[in-house]
Amino acid sequence: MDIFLATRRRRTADESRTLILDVATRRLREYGLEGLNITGVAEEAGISHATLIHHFGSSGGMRDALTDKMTTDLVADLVLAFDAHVPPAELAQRVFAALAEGGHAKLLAWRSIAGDSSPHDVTAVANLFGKLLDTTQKALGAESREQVQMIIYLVALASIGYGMAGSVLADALGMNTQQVEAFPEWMTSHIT
Amino acid sequence: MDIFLATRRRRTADESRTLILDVATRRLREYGLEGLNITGVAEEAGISHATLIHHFGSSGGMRDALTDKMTTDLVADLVLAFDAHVPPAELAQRVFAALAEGGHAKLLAWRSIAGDSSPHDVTAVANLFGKLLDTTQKALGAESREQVQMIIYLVALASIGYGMAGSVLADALGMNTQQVEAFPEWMTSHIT
DNA sequence: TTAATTATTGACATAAATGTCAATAAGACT
DNA sequence: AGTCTTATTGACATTTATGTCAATAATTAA
Repeated sequence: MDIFLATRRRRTADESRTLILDVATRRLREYGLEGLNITGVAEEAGISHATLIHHFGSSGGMRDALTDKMTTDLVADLVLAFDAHVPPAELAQRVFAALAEGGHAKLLAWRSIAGDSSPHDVTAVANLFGKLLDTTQKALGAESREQVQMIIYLVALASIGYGMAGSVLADALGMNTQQVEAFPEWMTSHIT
Repeated sequence: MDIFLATRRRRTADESRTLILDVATRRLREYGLEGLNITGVAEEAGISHATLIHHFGSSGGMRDALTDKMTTDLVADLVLAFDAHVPPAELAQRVFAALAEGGHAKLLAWRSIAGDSSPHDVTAVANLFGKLLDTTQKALGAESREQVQMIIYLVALASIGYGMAGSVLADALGMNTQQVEAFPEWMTSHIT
């Protein structure tokens, strides 16, 4: 008769938190908001749900931490895309790519559809866009500040819409893949 | 001692369904997806949750019916905005207004964030956009079909993004209310 | 080796949401 | 009036999600 003594894996608190948030991110992508219950996340992460509560306090705490992480990732991607030395047209394309990427669009959709419990900090994004405005304005030369704001506003809005409903809308308009892929360049070349 | 004999209100099935979906729509707007539980909807509608299940079969059935209704409303608004006799710039603004309106943007966000159980029919929207393409192309004269598709694609994407994150993004960019309000006209005058 | 910290967990408790069912009754029709 | 359809409901059952707690054990520090 075998006696099986189970051993526990003990991670640092940080390791556990990132493990959990990684699983939650994947589940959000795959199952939508319904995938963000602590029972399911814990099971998929291979831990007990009590452990999850220990690290995040509650189910809402986990979701808050996830939105924080996704926001941080979004800003990081924008920072990465941002380079003062590239021409504004390419800069616009990079911003487009960064915002349109599935996960970020999903974050914004979530924020828009969920009963927003806690208002979030947008100063990081605001600072970033401030720099973006300055650089673009300098690069475009004569354009007024308002003009630059409008341009970036348009690019950003289109990016978000693209990440959210781009493929569905392309279908409805009868556009093929090549056209959709050509869209970012077409847009930036038409509005700057 | 008073004896109170409760009387039931008996609606037609259609009346009950529309009553329930109206309440659900309001609750979606106010509380987000969490507001769409049959218990809460039934309570706010003044009926028992068993009645709600009777009419929609299940909780998911109610949500499916709601997305169907919202999609129908979206198409109806687009049809209303669509008038072959108005100049393309104003047409673009009408499409913008129809898509950017809160409820529709919320529908698209929901579709994007929820675990999409059932693929929905988009032929109605596709037909509508087909007519929109034809009319716009005719009005713009020399433009190629691809060009017209790109233009409408851009307007539609920006509209969706506007309905979803317009105010947040405007804040991040330091735009004031006047600028935001001027945006639709600015956009349509710059891309057509 | 010993002690201290704390991540981990199973068992339990609770709340909330969903679904089932048989009985009731409101309205339509004859 | 009587009959039929079916919308309506309360009570119950079930499932799921969330949260609590005391005990355990992995790791670190002394």
